[in-house]
Amino acid sequence: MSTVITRFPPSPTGLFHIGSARTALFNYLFAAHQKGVMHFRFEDTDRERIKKEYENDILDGLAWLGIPIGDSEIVRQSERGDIYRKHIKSLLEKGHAYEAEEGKDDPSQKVIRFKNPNASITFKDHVRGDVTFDTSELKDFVIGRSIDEPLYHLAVVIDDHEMGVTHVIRGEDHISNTPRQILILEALGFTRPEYAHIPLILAPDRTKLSKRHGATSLAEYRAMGFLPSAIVNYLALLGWNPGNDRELYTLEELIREFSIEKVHKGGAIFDLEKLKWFNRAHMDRMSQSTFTDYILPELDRALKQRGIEIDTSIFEKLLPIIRERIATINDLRELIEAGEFDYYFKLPQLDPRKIPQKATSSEEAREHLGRVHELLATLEMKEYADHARLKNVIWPYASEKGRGSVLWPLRYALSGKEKSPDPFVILSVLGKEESLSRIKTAQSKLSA
RNA sequence: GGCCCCGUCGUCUAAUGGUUAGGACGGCACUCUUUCAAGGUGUAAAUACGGGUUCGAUUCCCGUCGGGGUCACCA
Repeated sequence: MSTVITRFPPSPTGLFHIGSARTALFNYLFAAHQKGVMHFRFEDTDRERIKKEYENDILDGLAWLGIPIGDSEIVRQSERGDIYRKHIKSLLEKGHAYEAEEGKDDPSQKVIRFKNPNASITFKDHVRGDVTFDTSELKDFVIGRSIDEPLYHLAVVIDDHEMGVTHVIRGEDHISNTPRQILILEALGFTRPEYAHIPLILAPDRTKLSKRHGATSLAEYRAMGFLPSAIVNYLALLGWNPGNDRELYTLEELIREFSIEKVHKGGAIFDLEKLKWFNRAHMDRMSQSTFTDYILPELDRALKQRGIEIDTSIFEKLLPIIRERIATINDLRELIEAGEFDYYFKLPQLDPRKIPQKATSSEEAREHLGRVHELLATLEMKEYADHARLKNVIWPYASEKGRGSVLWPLRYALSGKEKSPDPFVILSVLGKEESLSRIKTAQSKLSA
């Protein structure tokens, strides 16, 4: 059994599209599952539209996702003119192609047309079964702007052959390209690869995902703070399913499980909410240090913007709080920008009217704060590290007096917020001195 | 419009002749709880329609309808 060779041949005419990323992923999963390889090349025969920055964006995106493309020099169609010329000549000589009318853009050149045998082509598709086309509708299609300038279909066929590609896995939008490529390949005497056309990723309106639907490029999702592992996981499950209820996979696990026969036929709508859920799930599985690396740059940047310098001791205490409140880095940024973290670093603004819990009086609140202060003062500084310990000290009193009436003023005194994590966590982050001071401040506001 | 492909909850999907049609996201409710978040429990929600075949169809066949892709000297 020969080794499986798939390929991912993007055209650098735009940013790395999320759908393109999934095609790359499927090609990689399919090949890796069978210990084969996925080859890479740039299809850059359209000189008008290609850009170096797009090449870099695609390469960066692939590396970021963890999809390897090998170490060898990158193949570019633009650098393979000799190879194509040789084959075009042979096609011409054998009568499979001919020079036709003058080029639209370059009247000094004659375009090359393929002599269509008008055959009925049936090919086996791993996703769809047998697909049949009557190629006579294709007429004698153009395969080169000139002898020196091959067009897409010709170049693809030649490159796939030279790279030894055994399986062509690509988007469903290529399904109607397949018969004409088969025609060319048969004229050239090449063996036919196997095909698999995977369903498209759709926008909520069920049409092809495009700019007007929001983010389409991988780079945008990366900028939103999604994890590569979450994107890989989500993309793999869009249009493919292992046949059971499991949803969380690493790339390695996907390689083990992947099977092209289980790829679906219908297009799948891209759901940002579910992607967020995957991101959170992958985030939850991160080690403390990985998570730190994940959030630190953004945390630091967003906090600095508010004039806050973060120190490591506070940062470590904040980690669990952050972890349970965000699904992506975007969430973290929004939280910080909304001022939800300010009170860990600077004194909150207190509105005296908000200190007592609704339906309790200022006097009660002041009394509770006083008692809580006494209780907390009995603890050693280092005991503040353990918020369970803090809870144990206050809980009996709070339970006796009514938890809300005791805990709300405490939490508000510490945070100045109507919504926040629980007071024990905040106490723990702030430490003994700062906590007691804030409680005193709140108390004094009430006695006025 | 021609050609090609597709059609299970709102969304991603499981179940290929026999299930109370399962799971996940989202929604809702409850719970935990001082608030928020997270968590736990529960709940609503689907086989596009019409014909066949069959003792029995989500599943097989035909038609209808619906959706998508593609029809370049782009890829």
